[in-house]
Amino acid sequence: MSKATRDKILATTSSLLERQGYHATGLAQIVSESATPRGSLYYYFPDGKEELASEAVALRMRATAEFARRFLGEINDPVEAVYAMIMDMAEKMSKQGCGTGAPIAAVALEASNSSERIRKACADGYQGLQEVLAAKLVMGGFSAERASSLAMTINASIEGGMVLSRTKHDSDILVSIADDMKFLLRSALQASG
Amino acid sequence: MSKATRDKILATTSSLLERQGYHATGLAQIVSESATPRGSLYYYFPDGKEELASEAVALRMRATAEFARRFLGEINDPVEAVYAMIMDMAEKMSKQGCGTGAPIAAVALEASNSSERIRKACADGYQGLQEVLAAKLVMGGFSAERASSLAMTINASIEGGMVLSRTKHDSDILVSIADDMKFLLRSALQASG
DNA sequence: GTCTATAATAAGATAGAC
DNA sequence: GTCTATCTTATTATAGAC
Repeated sequence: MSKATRDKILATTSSLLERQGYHATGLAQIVSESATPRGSLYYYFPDGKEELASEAVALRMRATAEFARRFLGEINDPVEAVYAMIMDMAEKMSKQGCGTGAPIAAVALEASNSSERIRKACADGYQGLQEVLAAKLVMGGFSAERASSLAMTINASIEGGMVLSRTKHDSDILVSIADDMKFLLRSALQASG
Repeated sequence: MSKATRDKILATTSSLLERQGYHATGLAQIVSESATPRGSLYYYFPDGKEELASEAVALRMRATAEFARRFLGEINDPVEAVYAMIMDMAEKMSKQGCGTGAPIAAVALEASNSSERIRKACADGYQGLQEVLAAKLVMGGFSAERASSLAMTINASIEGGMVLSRTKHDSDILVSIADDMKFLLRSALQASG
C-alpha cells in the first residue's frame, strides 16, 4: 500500500535530476527531500541509483510526451499548435527563473558514455516525444518521412533552446525558437503543397 | 616554463568534461589522464575544481568559436557555409562513435543552478559562438536583428541535436538538422529580400 | 614547481534487526 | 516495509617538505 512512497521517491528524483543532473544528485538528498523512509529506497529500487534514475527518466518523459499529445490536440493547425507549445514552455521556464527545463538532458549527456541502462531510458523518452510531434505534423499534411525529420529538428531546437536559456538565464531564446519553428513549418508546408 | 603542464591539464579537463560532465569528472582522473605532476593542479588553479572547469570551458568555447569563424570564412554563401559546418560536426561525431559533441552542454546544465562562475563561463562561450554565426549571416544579407535571432536558433538546434545524437547513438540527426537549417535560412532570405 | 601525506567529508551500497 | 549501523571507496582540498 506504499505506492505513495515509491511515487514520491520518483517525483523527487525526477525534479533533482532536472536541476542538478545525475552525479550531483545524492541518494541522501533524494530521501531527505522526498520525506520518505530511509529504508525504502533500496526496497523499491534494488539496483540502486542506476535503476532509480532510469525509472525516473522514463516516467518523466512519458509524462512529457502525454502532455505534448494533449496540448497539441487542443489546437487544430499543427503549425500553430507547435508554436503554442514552445511558447508555453518558454512561459513556464520564465516563471521558474530559468532553473528548470530540459528535464533529462543533463542525465542523458552524463550517462551516454557510462550507463547503457540510463542512456536507453533517455533515448526511448526522446523517441516517444518525437513521435507525438511527428504524428501531429502528419495531420497537417506532411508526409510521414518529412514529419519525422521535422519533429527531430523541433525536438532538438527545443532541447538546445532550454540548455541556452538555463545557461544565459534568458527564456526569450525559446520565444525566438518558437518563431523560427513556426516559420520553418509554414515554409516547408508551402514547398510540399 | 611549465606552460605545457597547465595546458595539458586544461586540455584533459576539457575532454573529460565533454564526455562525462562536471561532477563525474574527478581531479584524480584529470591528473592521471593528463600525465601531469600531482602537485601542479592547485598551483595553477588555486581555487580548485571550479576555477579549472571555468577556464577549461572558456578555452574550449573560444576555440570552438574560432574554428567556426575560419570554417564559415571559407565558403562565401552563408547558407551553404552554415550547412557545411553542421555536416562537418555530424561527420566528426560519427567518427567518434557519438561519444562526444556538445562540449560544454553537460557542464552548463549541471552548473547553471550551483556555480555562478561556471555558469557565466558557459554563457559567455555560447554568446561568442552565436556572434560568429550572426556575423556570417549579416554578410549574407540578413538584418542584424534577424541574423541574431537566427543564429540563436541555429546554435540551439546544433546543441540539442548533439544531445539527441549522443543519446540515441545516431549522428544522422545532425544531418537532418543541417538540411532543415539550410531550408530555414533560404526561406528567411527569400522572405526578407 | 612539485612532492607526499592527510584531513574532512560524502558517496553508493549492504547486513541484519524489527 | 522500514530502520540503523557500517563497509568501502571516492571525493575536494590543505599542509608542509623539498
